[in-house]
Amino acid sequence: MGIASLLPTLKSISRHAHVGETYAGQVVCVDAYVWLHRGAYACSRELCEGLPTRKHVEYFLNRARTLKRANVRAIYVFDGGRLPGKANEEAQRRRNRSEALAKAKAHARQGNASAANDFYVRAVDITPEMAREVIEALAREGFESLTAPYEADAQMAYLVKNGFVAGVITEDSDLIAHGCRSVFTKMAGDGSGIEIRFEELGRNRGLSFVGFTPDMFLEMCVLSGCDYLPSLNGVGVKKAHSLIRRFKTYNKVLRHMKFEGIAVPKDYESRFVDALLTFKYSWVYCPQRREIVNLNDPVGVLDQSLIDDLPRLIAHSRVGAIDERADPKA
DNA sequence: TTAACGTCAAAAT
DNA sequence: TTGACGTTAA
Repeated sequence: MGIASLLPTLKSISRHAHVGETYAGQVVCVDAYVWLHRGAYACSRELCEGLPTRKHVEYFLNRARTLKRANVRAIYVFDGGRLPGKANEEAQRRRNRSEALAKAKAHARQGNASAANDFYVRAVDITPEMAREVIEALAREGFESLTAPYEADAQMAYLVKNGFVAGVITEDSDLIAHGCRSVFTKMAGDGSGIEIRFEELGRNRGLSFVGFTPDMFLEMCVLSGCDYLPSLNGVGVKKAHSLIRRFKTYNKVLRHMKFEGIAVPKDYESRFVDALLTFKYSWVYCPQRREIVNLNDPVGVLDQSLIDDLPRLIAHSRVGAIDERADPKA
């Protein structure tokens, strides 16, 4: 998901590259979520039926070995809580999966393996146990992994911002919204993919980001619609861009819209602030201090009363239980 | 011109 | 299920 159509917007500064050429001798972090899913496709039937398989683990290890061969040291970052979304969305997904599983089994009974497989792939669930299997397999080969207290996105953004890693390998455009120096997407099995550098933004053709600060860019992203807040009707990346270019801050954008009599839901502003806070102050693990910290330091930036509220504000924006692996005390 | 909408293909073997 | 792309509607 992430920010809708942000990647196509940045096509002119997207560079075809190879992880080796891009990161050789450096450390990067990898969004484990995608590889976990792709690996599961290779053996969705076995996973659904509870049959023994290690294909998904092997898939992940192969990717990890590709990075190693390219002389890239990687930290594999896993999501903490059970993945995003409201409880009812999660329940709906569970229902969809079990329906798909029923259909898969029906096709399998009739001997139609390929039809069955179409439904098995829709029925696979990525469980914490699968993540643990992969983490253990990685460790056995000397690969490092890290489970984020909440979301991997924020965790990876922290690692880049503080110089722990040089870049992020992911499919998620949110990392660009976070202002990551280097984001590597669409990595194939051979290590080829596309790199986007934040400092190239000023050279983008089409939408111009000349004069944009990282905050302006982030606010544009939230305005255009993100995982935490859908956009207003008729607002996409283009509209959000022209509004921020003209008014510089979301505050002034919203004031302008009110002035123009554009219909804005009553709670939009407060939800916008929550979304921004979630982007900027999510909880992450600091490998140096060995404790949970905010992605950005709120001290001196936010009012103390707001800082005191962060645990509540950020915890409710993504409801997800933190499993025991993510507990700093464990 | 831009966003919304619908269709299509890829994911891994 | 998601992202990419072409078409349509405002």
